[in-house]
Amino acid sequence: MERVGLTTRRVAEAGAELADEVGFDRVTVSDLARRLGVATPSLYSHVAGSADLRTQIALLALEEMADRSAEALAGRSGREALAALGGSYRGYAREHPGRYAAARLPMDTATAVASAGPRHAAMTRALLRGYDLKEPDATHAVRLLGSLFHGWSSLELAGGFDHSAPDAATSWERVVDALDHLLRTWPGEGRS
Amino acid sequence: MERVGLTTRRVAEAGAELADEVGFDRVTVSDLARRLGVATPSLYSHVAGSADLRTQIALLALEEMADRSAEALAGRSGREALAALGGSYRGYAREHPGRYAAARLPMDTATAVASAGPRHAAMTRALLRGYDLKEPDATHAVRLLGSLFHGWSSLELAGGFDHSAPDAATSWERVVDALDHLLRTWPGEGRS
DNA sequence: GCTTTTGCCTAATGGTGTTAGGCTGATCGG
DNA sequence: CCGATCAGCCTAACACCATTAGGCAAAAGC
Repeated sequence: MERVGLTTRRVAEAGAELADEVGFDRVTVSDLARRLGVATPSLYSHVAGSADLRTQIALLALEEMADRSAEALAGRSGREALAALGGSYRGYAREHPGRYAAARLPMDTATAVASAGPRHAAMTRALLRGYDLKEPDATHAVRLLGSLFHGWSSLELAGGFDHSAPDAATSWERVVDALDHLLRTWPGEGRS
Repeated sequence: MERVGLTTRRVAEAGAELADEVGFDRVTVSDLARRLGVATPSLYSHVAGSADLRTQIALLALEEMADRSAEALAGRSGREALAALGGSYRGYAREHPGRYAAARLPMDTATAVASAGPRHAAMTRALLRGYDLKEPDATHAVRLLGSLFHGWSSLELAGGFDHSAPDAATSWERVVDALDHLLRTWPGEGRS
């Protein structure tokens, strides 16, 4: 038979496209094989199965997001960096909903540390160097920003902001203002 | 045959338990039927299918979470209310991971407005009455809190905070402090 | 008591995930 | 250049899940 020249990477990329089109949770080995013009079992030479396929898509998405964030952050600091990092997540989620969902897939620790995940944490930490936070407050802030960026993209993607004014973009700008303000006036141990 | 006396509600409850045990995305009509001691097609008298089953579980979870939040909020305001509301999400996610995941299921607009979803938004808005926010800042703050609570629970559930100090509970307290501080000093239009 | 409804059943179909094993085009040592 | 090995693809086969159609008998209403 005609060899199509598949590889794990190519399969993951096709899977990512499929995820964006039909939703990550509807990605199916059969459907993917169909799109690649190949019989279903043929994919098993490249991915270990359905679970592995999803993981591969997730790893791809994490890489892409990290690259995108790094580019957005270049040369910026303070509020600009905050807007850039958050915006890169928002944009990625909007443009690639399936991949974005994939990036949230829980994976085992070994895979997670070898993924682009740590790069994301590192970038958030780097961003915080523009503010005056000592440990452990910096860690708290990393977690706060991570949660907020993820939660926001997730809710916006689900259409949670669609049916009330003001629009999501306007709110987003003001939220970035609020975060910038918060990081510059981070409260100490005693209630201020 | 012995009638088991199923109803849509009971099926949803059993589905919720199953979700907590095996994960929401692994809930299957067959498995649920097996647990209920009934043939698979029998469930189709009570739920319209796999998708509907998931929606029913989601609706149940949203109700439970709203009830829990309402109870936690009773008689509290300010930082206490903030900790109570966020804590109720955190606690629910920890105790009922499958149900929590279900609650994030996207649903069509009609179903969403008839769900307990609006109650959640109303409670967050009520909480903000303890702070001095005018529209549209109150809406921005509702969205910020919603995103943060959801994002935090989601990341904590996925184990995102497990492999670094300090522990999640400590960070959480400080994040509540930060949010309380932010809401009390919410920045105006001009950069402060 | 008889009818109607309804809760459950079995049978059957089609789709998905996965394993086993075979064929053939590509690749590489001589 | 040629044979051996390997890799990429295939078909066959099985188990499991979702869903529809149609039947039977317990429960509920007149």
